[in-house]
Amino acid sequence: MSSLTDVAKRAQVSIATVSRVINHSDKVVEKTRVAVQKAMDELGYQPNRVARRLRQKGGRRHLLGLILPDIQNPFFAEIARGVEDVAYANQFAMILCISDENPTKEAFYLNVMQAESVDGVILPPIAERDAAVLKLAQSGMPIVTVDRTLHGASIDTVEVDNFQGAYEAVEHLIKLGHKRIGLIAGRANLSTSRDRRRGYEEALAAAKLPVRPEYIRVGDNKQASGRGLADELLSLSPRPTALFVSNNLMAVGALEAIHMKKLKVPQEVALIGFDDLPWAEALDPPLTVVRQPAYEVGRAAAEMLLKRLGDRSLPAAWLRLRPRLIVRNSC
Amino acid sequence: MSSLTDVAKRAQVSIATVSRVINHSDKVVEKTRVAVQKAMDELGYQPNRVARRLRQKGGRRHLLGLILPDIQNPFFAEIARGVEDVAYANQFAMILCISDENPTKEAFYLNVMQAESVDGVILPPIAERDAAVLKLAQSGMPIVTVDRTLHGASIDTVEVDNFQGAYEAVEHLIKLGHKRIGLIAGRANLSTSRDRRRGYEEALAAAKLPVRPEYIRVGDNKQASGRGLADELLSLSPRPTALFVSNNLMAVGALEAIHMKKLKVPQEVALIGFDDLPWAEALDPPLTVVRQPAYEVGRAAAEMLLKRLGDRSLPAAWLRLRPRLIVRNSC
DNA sequence: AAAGGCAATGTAAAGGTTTACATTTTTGCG
DNA sequence: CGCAAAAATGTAAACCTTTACATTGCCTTT
Repeated sequence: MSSLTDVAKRAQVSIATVSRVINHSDKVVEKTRVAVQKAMDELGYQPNRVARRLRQKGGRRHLLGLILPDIQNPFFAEIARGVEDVAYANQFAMILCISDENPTKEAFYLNVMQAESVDGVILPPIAERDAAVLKLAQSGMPIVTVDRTLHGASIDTVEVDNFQGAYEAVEHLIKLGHKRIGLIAGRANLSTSRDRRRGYEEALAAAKLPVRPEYIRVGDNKQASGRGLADELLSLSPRPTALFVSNNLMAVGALEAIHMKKLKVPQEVALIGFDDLPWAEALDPPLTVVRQPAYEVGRAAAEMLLKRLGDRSLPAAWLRLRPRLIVRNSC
Repeated sequence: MSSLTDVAKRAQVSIATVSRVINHSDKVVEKTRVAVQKAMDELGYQPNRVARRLRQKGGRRHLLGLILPDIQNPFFAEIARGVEDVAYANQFAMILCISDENPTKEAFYLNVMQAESVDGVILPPIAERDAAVLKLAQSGMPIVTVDRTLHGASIDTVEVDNFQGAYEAVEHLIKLGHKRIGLIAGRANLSTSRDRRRGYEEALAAAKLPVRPEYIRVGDNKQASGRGLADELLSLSPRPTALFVSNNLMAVGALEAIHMKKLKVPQEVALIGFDDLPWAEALDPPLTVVRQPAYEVGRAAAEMLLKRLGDRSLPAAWLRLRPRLIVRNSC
């Protein structure tokens, strides 16, 4: 790897001039610019991003961090895709870490972000009160929370109207005549879980239907827990005639449980999941879902972060995107 | 952010001593070690990974790069998971980039890897002859190719026995009595596509069945192309009675096409896909697949990389894992 | 008690940039 | 042509580590 010094020698200029050429500073006359460019090309020079980042003040280090709870969840993968597209378009590289919904791991990676001097971090916080994230934010690191919101600080946020999505889904079930609607809710300390649950409850209330605690189970957003909890709910009598499942993986799990019990969907039990899946059409039956615009969430978050890097003094932005009910054949 | 200097001042020692404490060098007496540790705790000191990486020679920078063609493909997501687990266990951070099967993007990210001074890179090369990857390898960067193999250099590799997997799948179809078996193959310049195709052809040949070019279509590994090509194949007459699809997303696409044509699976057309899916059970019908041990691939690759960082002079390692046919209801 | 040896600690350079400030070159104008 | 101002370029410090080498201080040995 050749360095600034090598280029400078070859072009017979000082390293400052080379640096200026690289950074498209205007203060360099055409002739030298060309000479330096030539030297760089001949040497195949690539600026060392590490050295650059060490020196450079925040905002222009061209590196952002993304911490996701689970890369195998298509919802988060889609967010990653959105972030990446914006990052790439702006010549940013992205450090992606997987927190596994594990506070220790999240804390470790937040430290890495700081120690790596990333320009900013995008993440869905692992809990509504997430001290580690708050601490990092306090230290001045630009942070954008996505999907889930954070309590206790005003931070740039992109979220989806979870209440609305859940409300519409349950309302749809009610319109179809369902009166006993089960809920498989997500992890309790997440804003999304709370909002979706509220949507469920209020939709029932609006239709003057009772909210029965025995029809509500709380899962951990994993497929296995969806399977187990759906199995429990469907073993009750009277059995719920419909299930609203608060996340995509648990919805797939619920579907598996339904198949194992050999129940007919939607005749014997209807099902609506939260989050779309690229293969929702190919499921048995094609799954009705509340589709979150995950790609847009990622895009918007990345754009929000870039905007903040441009001007730290901006007030905290808050974007709430609308989900959409996609009716297929599971209800 | 406090620095070495701050800690040194507070502990009344030199920065060298602090550095030695951090790096667990033995040359520091217990009393000072404790004092330094105290100062670090009080200041909440975190070593600056950037500065450290700038100074440190290769192999101990605790950063590795992973470049994946498509993070939304569950197969690659699972690989990422395997890599991440090993990385985390060894206190490595991981830069994940998405090449989108796009050579320009891949080249860009390979440059980033070099410019970021990562210790090594794990990736499935975008093509069998991938000049950009070869160049980086030549420059001395430790590289482990996964899934797909690379032509023209001896590089650490973890792959799956694609030939074997495809052979078994097609053999299985033949045993079930199928004589007209269609193939939806993957992108032509990938080793995986070639090997799987060869498995298909040889399994047919072994059963003395003809390899008919009109039953073979080449896709781009995306869902849409699987759908389109399956549609084409199923419009032929005589129509193939079984399809072997060379990747997971295309298999889902094929399933969609089959549903659209209202064909019964497996009675009217049987289907086997390559790569398992976490929700394969919930598909209509549950999909028979050749399961690749993707998580293991990731793990093994990361371990291989770490081993190489420990000793650069090791001969190139080559690991070939076995896939497994998982029979469900689609054939 | 002096000298030698060894362990602990300190000093300073190096790694590749960016950038404030200093210096040189060019330009414009009388 | 000469001078001032502006533009271009250069010098050196700073960013935060690690580490080779130098120094200090203590213990052992004779």
